[in-house]
Amino acid sequence: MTQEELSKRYHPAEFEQRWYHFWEDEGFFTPVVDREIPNFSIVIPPPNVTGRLHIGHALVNSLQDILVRWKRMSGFNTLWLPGTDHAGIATQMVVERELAKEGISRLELGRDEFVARVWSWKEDHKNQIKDQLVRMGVSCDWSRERFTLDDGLSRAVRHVFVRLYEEGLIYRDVAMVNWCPRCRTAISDIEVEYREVTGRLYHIDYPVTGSDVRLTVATTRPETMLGDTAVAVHPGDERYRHLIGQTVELPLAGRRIPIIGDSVLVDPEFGTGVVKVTPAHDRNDYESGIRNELPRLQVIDEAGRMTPEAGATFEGLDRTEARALVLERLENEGFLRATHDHIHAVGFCGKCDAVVEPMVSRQWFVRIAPLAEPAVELVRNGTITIVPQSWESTYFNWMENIHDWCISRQLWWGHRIPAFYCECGGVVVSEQEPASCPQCGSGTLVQDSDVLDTWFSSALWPFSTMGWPEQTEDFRVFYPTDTLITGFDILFFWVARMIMMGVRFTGKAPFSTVFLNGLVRDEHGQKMSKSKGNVIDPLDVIDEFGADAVRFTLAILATGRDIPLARNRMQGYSAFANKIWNASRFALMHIDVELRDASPIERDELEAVERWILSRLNRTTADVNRALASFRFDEAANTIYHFFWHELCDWYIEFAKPVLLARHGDAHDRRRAKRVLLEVLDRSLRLLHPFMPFITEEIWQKLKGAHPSVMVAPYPIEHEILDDPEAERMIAVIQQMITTIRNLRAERGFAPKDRFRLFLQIANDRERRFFENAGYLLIEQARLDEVVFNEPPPAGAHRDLIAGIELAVEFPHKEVSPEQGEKVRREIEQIGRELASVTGRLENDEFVRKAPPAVVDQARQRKVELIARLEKLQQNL
RNA sequence: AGGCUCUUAGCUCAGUUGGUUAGAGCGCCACCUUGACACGGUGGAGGUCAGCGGUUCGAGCCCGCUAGAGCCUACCA
Repeated sequence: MTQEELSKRYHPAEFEQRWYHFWEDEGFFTPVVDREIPNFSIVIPPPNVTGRLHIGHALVNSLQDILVRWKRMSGFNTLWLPGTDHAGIATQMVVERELAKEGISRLELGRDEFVARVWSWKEDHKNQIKDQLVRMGVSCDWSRERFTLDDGLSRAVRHVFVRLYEEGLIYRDVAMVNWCPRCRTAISDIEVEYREVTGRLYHIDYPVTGSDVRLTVATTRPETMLGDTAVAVHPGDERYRHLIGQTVELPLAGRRIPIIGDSVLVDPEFGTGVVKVTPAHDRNDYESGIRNELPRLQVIDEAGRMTPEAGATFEGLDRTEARALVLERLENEGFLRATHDHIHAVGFCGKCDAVVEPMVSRQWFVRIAPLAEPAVELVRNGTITIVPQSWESTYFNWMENIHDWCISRQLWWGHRIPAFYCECGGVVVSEQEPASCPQCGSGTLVQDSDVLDTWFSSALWPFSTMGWPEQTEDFRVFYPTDTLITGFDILFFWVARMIMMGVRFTGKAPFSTVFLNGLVRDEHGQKMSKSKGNVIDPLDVIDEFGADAVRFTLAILATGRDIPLARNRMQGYSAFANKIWNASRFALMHIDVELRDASPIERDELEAVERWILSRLNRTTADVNRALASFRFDEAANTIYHFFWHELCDWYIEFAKPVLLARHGDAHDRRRAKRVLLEVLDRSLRLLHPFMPFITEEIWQKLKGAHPSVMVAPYPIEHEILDDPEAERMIAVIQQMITTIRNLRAERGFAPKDRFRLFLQIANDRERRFFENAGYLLIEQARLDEVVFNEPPPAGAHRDLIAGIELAVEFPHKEVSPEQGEKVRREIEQIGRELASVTGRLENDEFVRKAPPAVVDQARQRKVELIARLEKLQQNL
């Protein structure tokens, strides 16, 4: 008998990476390219190249890998395409910081040199991401790894830009955009994070020209008054309407500006009913400026400093410094009338957290409504399903109120906008740099210096990664992809835009299902952050608990929008891995792997416990497949967990021990038990593999299966023939009896070595034969002397009724303590209450008439059982 | 302001189309080193399912209201 044994203890670090390299070397991650076979494809949400992966990446990639491994084992030719995102602002900032350490600014370096530095930085760091994903065990096809700035993807970006431009869906215009003074670039609306802050509301007097009247305006941003070009009141406001057309003297600036009427801008009910108008620095004022043909005076520049237009006193000051000085001056000169606390929403840059400045500038935009409409339709008509479905309304809500998308960024790292300008004023938008200006023939064209929003290239990811716009084999076979798994936080940034671009350019939805996972938080639901010190680093916990335990934990928590992750959860599932290890170790000590090749197990030869465990496993298999098909990773993981630990380990292995250890049965029984155990272990490992790829491979290899790896073995599916409700029912009765006896033993303070006689009254011959046959299970598990059939139990034996079978346990010479008596009385009371409830229901005509017959029958049956049991228990008093 | 979601055991959460006695993990208590496992085994304690009202023969689940929490969207000075 040749048996490979597992090492005594479970040490995941000893084998996890070994198996990853085995899988990769064997080429298991790479699918064949064949349109005629069932394919399944998925693209990774590309992490930023700058990054170290955080626990959120661990979650999203674990879930994808579970899905992908499940599909692959289920017979699909499966592609999981990996890659990274160039992450414009983030990456540029990281490299700028590196340069700063050397005392160099990017401006000194120059654009070409700087971009070269970013590329070399990227080359140095790109493996960091892959290494971390490898530690997680993800089964990506690394031969197809992509980067958003690769040549092919860049070509797709230029192609899309040019086509949208030609179709009039991309335009360049001067408009008010969100500007980050720290990143020194425009950002899109959704990159601004609004937070409520307690600021101040300042009331400032503006004297009306040639009169003693002063108009009081209220503002949270007094420094912008330097750029005021009007004061507005509501035209219907009796207090002020007579002043429209007059002017005020703008304090500090000493300019004279008009008083205008603007019913859109001014709510007469709010504050003083007078609004200062700063068209260059406020979104509403900008609109008002256009309506009323007001000049725009830019007093804050790209860096957030005051311009010469703000006046010599303020020029060069930072916005916050300028605010303090403006207030000081207003106070001194008697214009500051009042100040009070005021809670309002302030926009912060999503990347660097600086306060965003509304700024008028010339930018490129995508006219988004025509793209949004078909994208809404795809979700509405079910072509794309969003899971959980509650996100659909959020999606619709946003898509139906969508604003044009500002796509130009004043950065150097990214896809340069393919627009070329000539001195003559001609603009050429084309994929390749034109040789000469089509208008004047000049050969000196200058390319737009801006780059595109990073999300513009991400929006093309599902098809640009497959070679589009070329009609490559990969594109034909693997596009559209099947499922997208990502965090709900990038539903608008990424998912919605992929749908819009996908349907516009390929005519197809880029995926059929979107699974939005929650956000990982700490065990108390708090956001993880460095400052709170509650961050869980995936590599740390993989080192501590093993990748399998981390993956399993994430899968089991994956339901809901918040995922409260606690170390002790991972510890718990690492204990589960340890359990798997030890149960397998036990199995390997007793089974012959050669039995694999023997003839198939004949169902008729099986004992009830064997039919029971196969039936339970079959039900588990069905449940797991069903759960995975509906993205219930938690349910799938829980189901396997429960089966493996609480059915296989707690019961079946214990049931099998007497036979395996030759305490019961003969060699034939032993051989059969070994084969069943092998079968159950094999199927369980395959079932578990998507969740815990490493430990299952390590063990499965010892089983010498026909396949080279568990990851390419077929995933178990339900076989109706294995269902055995009769065995399940009878073993459940056995379990219940064992539990009852153990319970009594514990309550009466007997030691495990104390043994008793059990008396069973079984009228039904078939049942009696079953119990005669399976009596050893009761003897072993409930630690009995013997089971006696159909003989009157001695007086004083504890009586009970389980599934219609009377049982009595004979306890040797022990008084029933008052607590035990109390316990029996409590149980009797409880049953009495339930009996009353069932009886009440059955006496209710309406219940009997209206409830489904099955429910009524059930109640009747229950009533009979309760009466019988009550009778038995009363004998114990 | 609008929209979405949540409130179930000490903690973190499940609970499928309304149907007996509401589950899991961790934590807690007692006992046990029994030939895979103390990262273990056996047994146990612990819940008026946020509150109120309604629909129903029957509500943790459906409807309404109240209280509390969170998230997203939005230009209110």
